[in-house]
Amino acid sequence: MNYNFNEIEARWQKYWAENQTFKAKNPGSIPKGEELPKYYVLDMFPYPSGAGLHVGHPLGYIASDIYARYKRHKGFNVLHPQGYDSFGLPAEQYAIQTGQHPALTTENNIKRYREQLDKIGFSFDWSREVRTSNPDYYKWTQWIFIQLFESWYDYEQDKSRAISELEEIFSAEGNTRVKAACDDEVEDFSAEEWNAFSSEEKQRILLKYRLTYLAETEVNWCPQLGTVLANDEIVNGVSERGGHPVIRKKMTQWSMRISAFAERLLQDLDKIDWTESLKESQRNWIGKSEGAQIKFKIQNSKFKIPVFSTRPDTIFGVTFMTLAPEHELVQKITTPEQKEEVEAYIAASAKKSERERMADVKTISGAFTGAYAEHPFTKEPVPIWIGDYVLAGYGTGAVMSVPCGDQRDYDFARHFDLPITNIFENADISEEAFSGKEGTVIANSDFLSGLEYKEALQRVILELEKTGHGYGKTNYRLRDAVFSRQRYWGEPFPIYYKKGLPHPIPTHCLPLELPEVEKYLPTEEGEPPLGRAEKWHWDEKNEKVVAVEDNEKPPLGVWGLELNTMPGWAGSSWYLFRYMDPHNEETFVSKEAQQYWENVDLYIGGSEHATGHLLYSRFWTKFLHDRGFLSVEEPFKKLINQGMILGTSAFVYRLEGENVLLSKNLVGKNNVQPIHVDVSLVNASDELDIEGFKKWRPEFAEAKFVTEEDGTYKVGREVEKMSKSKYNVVNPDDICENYGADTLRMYEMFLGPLEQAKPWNTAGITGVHNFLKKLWKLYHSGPDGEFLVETSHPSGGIEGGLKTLHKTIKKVTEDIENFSFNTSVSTFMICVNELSAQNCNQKEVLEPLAVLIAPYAPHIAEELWAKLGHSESVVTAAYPVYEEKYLVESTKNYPVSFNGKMRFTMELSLDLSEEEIEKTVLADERTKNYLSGKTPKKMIVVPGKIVNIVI
RNA sequence: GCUCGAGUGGCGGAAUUGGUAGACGCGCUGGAUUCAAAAUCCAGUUUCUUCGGAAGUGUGGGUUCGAUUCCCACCUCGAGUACCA
Repeated sequence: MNYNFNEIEARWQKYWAENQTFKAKNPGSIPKGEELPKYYVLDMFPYPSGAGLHVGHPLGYIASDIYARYKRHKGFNVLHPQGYDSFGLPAEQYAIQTGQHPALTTENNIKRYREQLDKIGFSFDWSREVRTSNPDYYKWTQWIFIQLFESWYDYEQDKSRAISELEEIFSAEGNTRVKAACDDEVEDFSAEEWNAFSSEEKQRILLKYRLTYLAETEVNWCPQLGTVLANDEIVNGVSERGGHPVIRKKMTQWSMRISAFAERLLQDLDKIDWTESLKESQRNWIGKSEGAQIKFKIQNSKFKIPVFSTRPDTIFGVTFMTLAPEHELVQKITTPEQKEEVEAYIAASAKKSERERMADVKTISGAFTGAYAEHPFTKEPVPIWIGDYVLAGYGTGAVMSVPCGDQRDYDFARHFDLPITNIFENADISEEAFSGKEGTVIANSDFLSGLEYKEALQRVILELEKTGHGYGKTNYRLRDAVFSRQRYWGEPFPIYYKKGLPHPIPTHCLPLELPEVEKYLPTEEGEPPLGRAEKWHWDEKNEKVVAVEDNEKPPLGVWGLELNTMPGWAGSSWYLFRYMDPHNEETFVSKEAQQYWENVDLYIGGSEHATGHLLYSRFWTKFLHDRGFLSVEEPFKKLINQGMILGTSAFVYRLEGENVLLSKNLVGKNNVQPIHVDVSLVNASDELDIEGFKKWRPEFAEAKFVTEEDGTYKVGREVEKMSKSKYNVVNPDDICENYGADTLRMYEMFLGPLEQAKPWNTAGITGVHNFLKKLWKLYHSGPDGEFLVETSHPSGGIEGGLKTLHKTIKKVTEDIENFSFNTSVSTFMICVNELSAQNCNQKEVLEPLAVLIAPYAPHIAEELWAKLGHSESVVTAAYPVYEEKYLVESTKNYPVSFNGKMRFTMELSLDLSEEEIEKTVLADERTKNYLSGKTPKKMIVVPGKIVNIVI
């Protein structure tokens, strides 16, 4: 009987589906006395793209599946769900091109994904599947949005609170004592003033405090996509998707006040088990810097310029100030004589795209405004310049320039011949600025002279606060996140506009379903696609969506709904909680279910989400925690980033301008153009199937193929990202068909460390496949290869097998705990080789082995488990525990060396003490020979390891 | 530039509280089986070698009886980030 993986795998997949083997139990449905500790293993859910899965996609899923299955064997109630992040741009773009509804294409893609995933034998609990584009799901995304709308951030208590509580505070004491995250330009008002405001005025003010608010923001506008992009959706100045250019544009947008959470997002990184590199990129992204905010008064003017500096101790080194060209005060302070120059400069830098400005770091440019500020301490005039090395978006958009201490200020001063004052003791600033901190002594600085950096820092902040010129401040790079997208295929905002003010629709009316539109493009007036929806007004009284004709004025009580939709990260920021209670219609997750499952114990996914999804998800979790909806403050306890599996592309080389293709080794110095070849047309020895190639690319049907001496045409190879357009995609279905899902799973793990990027190479798969065949043979040792496992064993015939088994249990268990799945596959191979060599087919050995191997190769394990006479699935079998007694070795080869030089090895008993080992070694003939009568100065003995003799 | 990570055979990679470097797999070589092939099994496979050995984990130093592992400097590659005041 051969190892017929196709038949076995299909049969067991059917069994698992029919028996709902992997269904996780929620607390209510767990019988008394059967409670198990919980464990939640989650994958980053996929966006179902039209291209289907390639072998790179399942890598993380296989790893998490191994861990989930392992935890089940270990006696945990495991939640291991899967779903789809099904809102997104590709489906929409496809819809624009073909007119097909994105819901339809998404549905088809999901079907295909599911088929592919099922073939690999994952232990997902599909009864909990979520789709972000499903109204039952996005109902709660909208609900959370409303909660954010109804909340504000209190720095005093350091948490989000209900907006109604803020209203109470305002009406009792005004806003002067409230420490809230809000727009900078909110003006102070008293309780009396507040109570006298009209309700519209009140709403207008409250909007500035809400955790999601409308603001006129300069956004990244992509004309081709017709939408706004977040900073992290832009790579190198072009859109991440499509690579279209991006320009700056002012728009009214919904924003998320994530900046209020900056400090907590930073501090709590210490509480979670993520890789240091990932934490580091979040720290960088949050970008905390401590310093002082200092106000500079402008001479002969009522204006003041606030600046932020991390080095307020260098304030006496200020010789000029620089504002970003976009700074709002520039227009107001520029003197008539300088107006022309300044405006020319502003126009020039506005023309430069963000990209050009970034690329052009070296060029120093700027203009003098003609205005002077007053130094807060010396009262000396400080000339005010503008320069595009100062960014409008960071800090206050203005800096106090200290050329002696900052290289950019130094370069700027040199370029425009501005004075440079040295305020550091013993620092040479003739060539470049001095940026040393620790131990630096300040000089030439009035009350700061003679103080060390740290002392000066404290002193100057004290002095600034005393004189009212400034205060100590912490600045963050983290910006509020723009939350509006001018797209169709996303969650509609549950918001309508009444007299220009946003109002949430009542939560009992949710979901606000995505309306139908004829086209998925923005309207002719430049409104988002939802502007095309016929029924897209809110009837306040009847609480329903109604249609209003284009040229008609809406009737009384009917208001226009928000036309934007939410970004991709809205649905993915909280999905982990929905899996806990996916069918609940009363709430997004019941308290009971959430408190049982808490949060994700193990999260596996790509590191590309470091500053997007993973940060937003932490933000929403903290918010929902503050408002009492969640018991946890962090979504993911432990996080592992799986590395990408790369493709190995193949190339043919076309002689420039001719229809001649040269084999790889004949290219030499010829001018050739490499052309991608579909990898399925190339065999393991890099030989091209020429006829197949001609059929595939008919334009080369007449081409001349110049082959190697042996008559073969060899292709060139290169490792690249796996992608359809590079024709290097390897499909997991084909691998499952030819080798089986178990082979695929083990081979993906065997390729290398989980977190490392590695190229796919189908050729190596035979090693793993042979291993599984050998494993099969261990259990099928009957005369004609039929199933045969000894239930009893001849005397003395099992000792070796048990040793091998327990060694394997120990190593594999350790490897799984450390996520070193690659080495555990090697351990299995050694185990099976040793058992084969010992002809060991006793049940005591093979039965635990089947359980041990089940997380990696679940189908074959189930088959063997059933043949061993078990009626229950192997999934519920207890994980074997190793016994020390089988691991003890009685003797070991000790390397014996003299003065560090290895000379020979000795077989020594492990029971011996250090002294006994010394004696035995010294008594050995070879030692005596080497010492030739001399007494060793010192002997180093490490029991079980080495003996070193120093002469 | 800064931050983090990594450099080991023809290839993927293994080994770190410092202790026989190259496990395991691929590939390759030889053999068995076969009319032949596939499949399977067995043996070998870091390099050099005068067959005694010697060298060897990116380079150069250091600590140590002993370093792939620890320390210093440099080189290369990868990831993230970028005029952050």
